[in-house]
Amino acid sequence: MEGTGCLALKDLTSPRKTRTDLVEEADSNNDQKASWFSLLGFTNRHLPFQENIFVDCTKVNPKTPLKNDLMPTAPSKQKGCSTLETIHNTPIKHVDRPQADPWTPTANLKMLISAASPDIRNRDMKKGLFRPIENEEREETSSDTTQFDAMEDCATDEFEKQRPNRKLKSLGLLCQKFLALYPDYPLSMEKTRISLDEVATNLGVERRRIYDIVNVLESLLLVSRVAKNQYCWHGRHKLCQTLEGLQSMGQQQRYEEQMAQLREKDCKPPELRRKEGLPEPQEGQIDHMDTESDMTSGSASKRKDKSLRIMSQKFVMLFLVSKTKIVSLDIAAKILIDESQDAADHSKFKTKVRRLYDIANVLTSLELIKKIHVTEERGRKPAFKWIGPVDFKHSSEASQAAAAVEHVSVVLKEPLAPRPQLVVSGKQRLTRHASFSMLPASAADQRRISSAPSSPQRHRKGNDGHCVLPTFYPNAVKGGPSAPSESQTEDSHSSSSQKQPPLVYLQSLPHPSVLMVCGSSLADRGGAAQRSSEAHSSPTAVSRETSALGKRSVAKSGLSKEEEQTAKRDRTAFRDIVSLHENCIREKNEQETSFQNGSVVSPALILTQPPKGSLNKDQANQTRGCPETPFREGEPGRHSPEQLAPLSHYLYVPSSAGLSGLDFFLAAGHSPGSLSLSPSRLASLALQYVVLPSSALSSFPLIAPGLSGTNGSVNFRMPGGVNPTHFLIAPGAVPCPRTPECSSSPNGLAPSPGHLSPEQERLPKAVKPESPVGVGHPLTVLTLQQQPQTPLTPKEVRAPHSKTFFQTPCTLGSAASSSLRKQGMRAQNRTGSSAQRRLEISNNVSN
DNA sequence: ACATCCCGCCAGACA
DNA sequence: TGTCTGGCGGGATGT
Repeated sequence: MEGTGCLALKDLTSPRKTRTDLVEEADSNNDQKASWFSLLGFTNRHLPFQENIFVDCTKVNPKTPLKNDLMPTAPSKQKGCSTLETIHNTPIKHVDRPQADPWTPTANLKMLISAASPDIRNRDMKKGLFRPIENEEREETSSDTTQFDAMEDCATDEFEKQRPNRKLKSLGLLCQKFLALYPDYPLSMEKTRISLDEVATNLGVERRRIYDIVNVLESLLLVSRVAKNQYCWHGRHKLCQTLEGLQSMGQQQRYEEQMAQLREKDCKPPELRRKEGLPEPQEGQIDHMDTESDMTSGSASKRKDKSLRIMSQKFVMLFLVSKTKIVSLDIAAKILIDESQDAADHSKFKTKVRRLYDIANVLTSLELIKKIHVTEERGRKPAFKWIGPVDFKHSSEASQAAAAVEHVSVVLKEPLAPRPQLVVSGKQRLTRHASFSMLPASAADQRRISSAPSSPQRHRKGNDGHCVLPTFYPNAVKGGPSAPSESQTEDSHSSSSQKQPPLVYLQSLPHPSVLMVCGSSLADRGGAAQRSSEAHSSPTAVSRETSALGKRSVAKSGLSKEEEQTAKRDRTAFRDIVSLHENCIREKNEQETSFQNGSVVSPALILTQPPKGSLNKDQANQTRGCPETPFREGEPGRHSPEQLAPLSHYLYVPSSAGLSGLDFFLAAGHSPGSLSLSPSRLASLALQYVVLPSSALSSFPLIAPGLSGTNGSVNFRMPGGVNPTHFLIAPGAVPCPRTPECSSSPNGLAPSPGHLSPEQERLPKAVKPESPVGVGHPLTVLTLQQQPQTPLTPKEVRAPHSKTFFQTPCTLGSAASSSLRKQGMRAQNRTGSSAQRRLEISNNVSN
């Protein structure tokens, strides 16, 4: 495809367009295309429509900077950079990229779109090539190209009108694209590297923009810098822990007092305050305690202190300490900015506000805050409301409990390292620069360690019910979405869980993904949860504490020492249980009492298990003996792992809670690991879900001995169940029969729980579990219903107790992955070639 | 007019 | 010296 140039490079300097126009057209068009497809795991070379705009590379100097050379530049900015040489005086953002691919599709696209004549541009635009979604409506009604030809002139104007606005290029959207590239909750063992260059290229933006994003993400430990131009993606595993630490720090900083002061003073400008003799904000308190500013000295410190990261952390602190969880921009700016120096400098203030917008955009993309307006005497003013995790009390308690087991102490009050990262663990300073010297052993290693799945800190954060509540988010079903309201605490969460169905979000199931839902007794559940929490107080516990913890679990379950060891050795089979562990910890702390009272509604426990067929002996043993297993052999409704079908995934649901209250959200079929979309993100991308009421699953051809099913199918109307089970399966999650391919994943592992995310709480916005059938993807339903009966292993057959299985569709193998991605892509671009989609899905079904 | 924030210059940091 | 990094603010765009 590449190199088959179709466009003549004429009009490269078309006077009809201003530089800004050209650049923006190129950027926006490119951004759109790149983003939408990158969201779906596509690279630019996958874009089918690029063929008509690729150009013969030989016609263009590969080193030619796209914008600067091809477009007239603003003298004020280029400062005489009219030649290539001078242009190269400034950092060349792309030269360090692989020379083997100097002309990435994106680059080609960018330049060519910019350079293309208006005619061609218009033609392409008419074809909807550059309007992924925002112009969907137009696309749907603009298939007649002849009309466009006749209306070319008009179209030109129309194009001008349709030209993507700056919102499409906003940092927030870019951040969303960025976030869509990585799973919110990556697998424990997963080490996702982020190449800034690649990301920038894929997203079609300057690397500078990526810096803005990663800086903020870094401040929340969602990423960490591992090397030059390289970051490591951690996901949200640490988010709550980080937030908790920030909250603690913010309290120390007395930010709340300062905000109150400012509000009290009606946010009078610093100059006014001085004139009126009003006290200055306690900058000193802020600054001297600020993050790592103390740790360093000199200009470097000063510079870093102004960094986006620190500002981001401070900004977040303001929310976390605020009772209203609302922070207006001006107050934030006043507090966060070193007003003692800049107060009188309006331009400085303005600059800082710009930065706050940058930060806010990223935080908004993270769905931690949302933009609002507050009305005051002086009128409406912009503000942001915290919609992220709020209550860390329980998480703290849970963390303490977990820490006692894991011997992991969280350093919340430790001054931040020179790099503005919050120190969440004594061993885990995600620092840079200065930290390199602090950790001479190997900063990179340290970072790797910190990002490693077994990193001690991860579990802890998992205890934050709000944050890492991968499996259960009852409130999400009916409650408010993204907004765990301030009042929404763990307590409320727990209580509500009794009334609302647990929610399970399975983002992208890997090849051998199969889910099994097993019934269990309430009592079991509590015990299981307890054991599970004991055994897996953290993801890392699996690796570090298996010995100690596993012993208890194993002992309780009567497993041999060998099994314990094998479990220890092959803990990876359960790496996906991270979230479960974390949740169990919380549950352990929260529900032990209630469990005894029999009032606990136990959320589903999610285990992942490699297909037995794909396991070696050790693995199989490990699986069987894995202490994580919340099963108690021989108990009614309880199923030991060995009793389970050789599935890569299975869900364990206490029969008391029942399947009646379980929601599955299967995300679109994007490439596992490469992409994982949260439900909310799927929703934002207009991806479709399928909501299957319990009744719809009545014919599900799975053995459901433990449930009152019919004909061996699952009847999700469990005894005592109140709410129907909802299965939401995104378009891509096209089930497939359990073929050998499906059952033999490379590692025999599946990511699901690792991907389970608390974003479920935001789901209600996207899907309506209450409704029998949501935005449907009929095929998914169809396939689901056609899901072949899960083969029973001999152990299953001989299982003394009835069990309830729900085998979810497994994603297709690699061969089908692209197809799934395409499906997902089309799911987003509904106007796309739906015929092909149907065909593909049809094939899947038929297969 | 004000709110937003894109864009890229340019300088410090670093290899 | 070249590149990475990111502070910074002009100025364009949106409301």
